[in-house]
Amino acid sequence: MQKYASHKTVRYSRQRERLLEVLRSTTSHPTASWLYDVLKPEFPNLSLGTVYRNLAFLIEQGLVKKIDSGSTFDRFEAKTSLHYHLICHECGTIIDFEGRLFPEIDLVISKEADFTVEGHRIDFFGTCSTCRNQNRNNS
Amino acid sequence: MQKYASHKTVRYSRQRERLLEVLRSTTSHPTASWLYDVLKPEFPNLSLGTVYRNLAFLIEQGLVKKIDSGSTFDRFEAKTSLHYHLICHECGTIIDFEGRLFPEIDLVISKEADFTVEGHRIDFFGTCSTCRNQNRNNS
DNA sequence: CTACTTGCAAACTATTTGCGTTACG
DNA sequence: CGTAACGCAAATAGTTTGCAAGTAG
Repeated sequence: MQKYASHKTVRYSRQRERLLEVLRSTTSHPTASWLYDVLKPEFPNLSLGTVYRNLAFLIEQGLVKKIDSGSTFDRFEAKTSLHYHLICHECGTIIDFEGRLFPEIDLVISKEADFTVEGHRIDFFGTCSTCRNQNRNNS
Repeated sequence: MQKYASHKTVRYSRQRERLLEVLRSTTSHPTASWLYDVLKPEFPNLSLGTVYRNLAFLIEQGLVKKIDSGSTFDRFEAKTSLHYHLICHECGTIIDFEGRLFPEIDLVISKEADFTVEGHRIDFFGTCSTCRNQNRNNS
């Protein structure tokens, strides 16, 4: 959507730096409010607005990705390497799956459809092992 | 999430029937408000609440799927056959791509990860041909 | 000093829900 | 008739935004 790069100079802020650090140090695909809760003790005046603004900024920089988990709220991740998501529809957990199933998938689509593919996402829906075992015990 | 089937008797309604018909007769992956606008002339008292309630109902019946297009609003489709989505990040259009690239993909994941896969979605992001041509003409 | 970033609170918007009414079976 | 589904309007909730104050460079 954004066609022309803005000429704003990027300025350092401790909030933004820590946000990215926290996001990079977890595999839990956090929500905005989880990040807020985690950083709040460190920045007593932190506001959710700042969290959202920095997430938007980091997404624009390509350092963070927004994940749609099917819920009403967004999740975020700082992992840049290619991977897929296993989304448990019982507990909402998202598990990363490393591995490139079909390396040339973007090229195949670009060629077959009249569409310039720049990226893709593959999400699997189902039941994680924890929930599966719980179901077994409850029946 | 819903563990036990409810014993409610499903009752016919013209609004619901027409909603599904409209959804089936288009390839445009409509939003709730688009469906509302289309049906409003036919049902002058139609409310968005009814549209949303029926969409939720039809989703539960497995007749309709909710699509996350990366926007702030949801899109819906009544197509049940397996297909992928090509999502243009310039105009927001969603194009269906028929074709099963990797038939056993669910099984592969189920086996490699400790996760019971029940389905998946594959979305490609990029630029549709219309936007690509427009960009060419504007530069 | 300049202007980017923050904190706060109000605004926004897609979606959901409570409740009284309509109408299917 | 009983109750599912509707219409209306208010509520919800995640996210965005305007503005004054703080702060990096």
